[in-house]
Amino acid sequence: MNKHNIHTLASLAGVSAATVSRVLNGNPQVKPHLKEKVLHALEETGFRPDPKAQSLRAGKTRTISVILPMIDTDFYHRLLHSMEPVFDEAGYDMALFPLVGGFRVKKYQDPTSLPYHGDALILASLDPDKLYANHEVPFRKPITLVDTHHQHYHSFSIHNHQAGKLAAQHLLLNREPIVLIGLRQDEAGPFASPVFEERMEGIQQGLQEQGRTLAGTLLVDELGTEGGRQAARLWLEQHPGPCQFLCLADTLALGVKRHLQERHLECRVIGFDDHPFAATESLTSIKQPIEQMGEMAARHVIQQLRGEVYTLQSTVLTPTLKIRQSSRLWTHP
Amino acid sequence: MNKHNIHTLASLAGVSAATVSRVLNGNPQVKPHLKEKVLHALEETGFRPDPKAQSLRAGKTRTISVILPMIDTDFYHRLLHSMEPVFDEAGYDMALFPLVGGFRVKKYQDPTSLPYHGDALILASLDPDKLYANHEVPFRKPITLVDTHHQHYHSFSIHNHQAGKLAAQHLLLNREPIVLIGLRQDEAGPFASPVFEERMEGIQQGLQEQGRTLAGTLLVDELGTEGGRQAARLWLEQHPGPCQFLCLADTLALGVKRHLQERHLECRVIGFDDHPFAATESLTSIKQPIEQMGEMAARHVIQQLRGEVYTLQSTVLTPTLKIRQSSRLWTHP
DNA sequence: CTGAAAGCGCTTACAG
DNA sequence: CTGAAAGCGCTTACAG
Repeated sequence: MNKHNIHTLASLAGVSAATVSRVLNGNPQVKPHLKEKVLHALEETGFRPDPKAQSLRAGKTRTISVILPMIDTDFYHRLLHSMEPVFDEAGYDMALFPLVGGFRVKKYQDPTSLPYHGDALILASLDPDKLYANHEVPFRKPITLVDTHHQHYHSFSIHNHQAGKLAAQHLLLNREPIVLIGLRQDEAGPFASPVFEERMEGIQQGLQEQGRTLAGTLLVDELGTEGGRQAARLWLEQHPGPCQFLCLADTLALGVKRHLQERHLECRVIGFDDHPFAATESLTSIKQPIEQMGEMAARHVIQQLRGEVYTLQSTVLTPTLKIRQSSRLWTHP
Repeated sequence: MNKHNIHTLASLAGVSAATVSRVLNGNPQVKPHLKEKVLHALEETGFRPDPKAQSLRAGKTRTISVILPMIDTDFYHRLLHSMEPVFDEAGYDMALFPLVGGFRVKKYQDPTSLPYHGDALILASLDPDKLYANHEVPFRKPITLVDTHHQHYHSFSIHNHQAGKLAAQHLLLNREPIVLIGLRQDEAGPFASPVFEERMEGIQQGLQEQGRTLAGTLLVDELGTEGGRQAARLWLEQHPGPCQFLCLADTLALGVKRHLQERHLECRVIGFDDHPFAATESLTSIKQPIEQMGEMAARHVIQQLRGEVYTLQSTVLTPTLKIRQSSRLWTHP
């Protein structure tokens, strides 16, 4: 590429750097003949001003960075889609930094890296303490957590403990044994989200209050349909007879349902997230106010940017239970 | 937040800005007692250096920006996942700028905006001529197109024309009328990807070469299963009897298949993309070398950053046909 | 080992 | 209307 800056270009055009800058920024009071010269030099060289210098000067980038674990799940689509219009309306852009495969973790320790060029930072589902070795986000602009919480940061999250409890309480209405299908997680890893752990705690508490316990727990490595299917098969091979599968994600629940359908078995199933397919597949699920959470968080960030936030704010939203056919005993089509 | 810079902090600590900078960057030859003072002031004020200034000075950000239409489809997941390891290995981060809903288009005209802070830019599926009013990307660093092409830019794309032709030729083996299900697109809009148009052209050419024509064309507004289902219903209500549905996306094809299953009808269906569900649903589909495309593009960007690219390069990859049950006439389970 | 100064590439008062 | 200069917030030779 070219190695010009605004000064070399200015001398090339026979004007001052200030004039080049004015032309670049569409300042209307540049005399036509000078403007002409600048435009010509611009054309000639293909010169482009350095955006880093421009926004250093301006003191802002009109962009909000979002660091999130991944982008290929329904949860994050819904979250991002709910934040986007708020940012847009306020004149901000959104930059996404997914931690695909955990590669990035070390890079985001570097305060120079692009996420921190934004005017504000959103950390979704990530625990700052685990993400940052030194226990501090290397960023001096507004920081907001979504789908996690931490005492030092603004946060918007879902009451996962209550979600778990709701699910347990629902199944406790029936006498069949309750089998949990959960996710195997690396607790120490930077990804480790407290979500599943908190749901578990809620489930345990719900059970305890009724003097019940889990008949069994199966952990899968991935939140896919296949995992649910396998887990259900494994369990039922060793423990035939009706039971209730409490799945920590709808994808798992769907896998379980598929297995039951194939084998013409009758068991109850319940999932978490109220994924779009939960409705069409008649899966009982814990519905999370994802859009509401995203929108509130986004509004809060904008308020922070406007200097309208004066106290540390931590908002917890309440999940609800969507009862559908899968937690009744179904009959086959 | 604090309104400090490195100089105010320096005087607060009783040292020079240079020393503060050295401490900030872990320079080992700062005497302990000075380092102490600086660390103390840092602690006191919570000061963080401005990353924009730091990378202005450094001249780089070690980040590659990707502007893409959306992030919630299998196509982009596969594309991004194939680029990521290449960037990571070369020490670069990836920043995602999805054009969710087209909001951003105007913002990306602004050369100051965050995408252009990256060291290189990837434009996925977008036509620079439509995206940028002035027909020029406001960026002086390396630019690479993926899943589109343009004579002025490096590009890695799939031979969509050939993909269309392959699909048509496959169906031409049978005598049943061919019905196309495509996407209604705003041709002028910034999103308008040439992909569908090119597939159409290939299909038309394939048909022409055999002296055949389409029995009908149905356009849907969204690439979802529901659209395919509706389209199939609409067509079959008015034209009962076997036909062949040529769907411009697998999601559409899946919808068609669902409708056929529900009604116990027998028609052939073929889709595009070889979506993961195509295999499990036995859908014949045009398979695109997405991962290969992503990986090649990523490698090329890295080469450009290393100054190892000397000529404009345009790579076109060839799709293949995956024949499965859906383009034979199936029998019901 | 440390500081004053120059400079990264811009923009914007300030004179003229 | 235009230019020289100061400054955005850093870092890094260069002296000392």
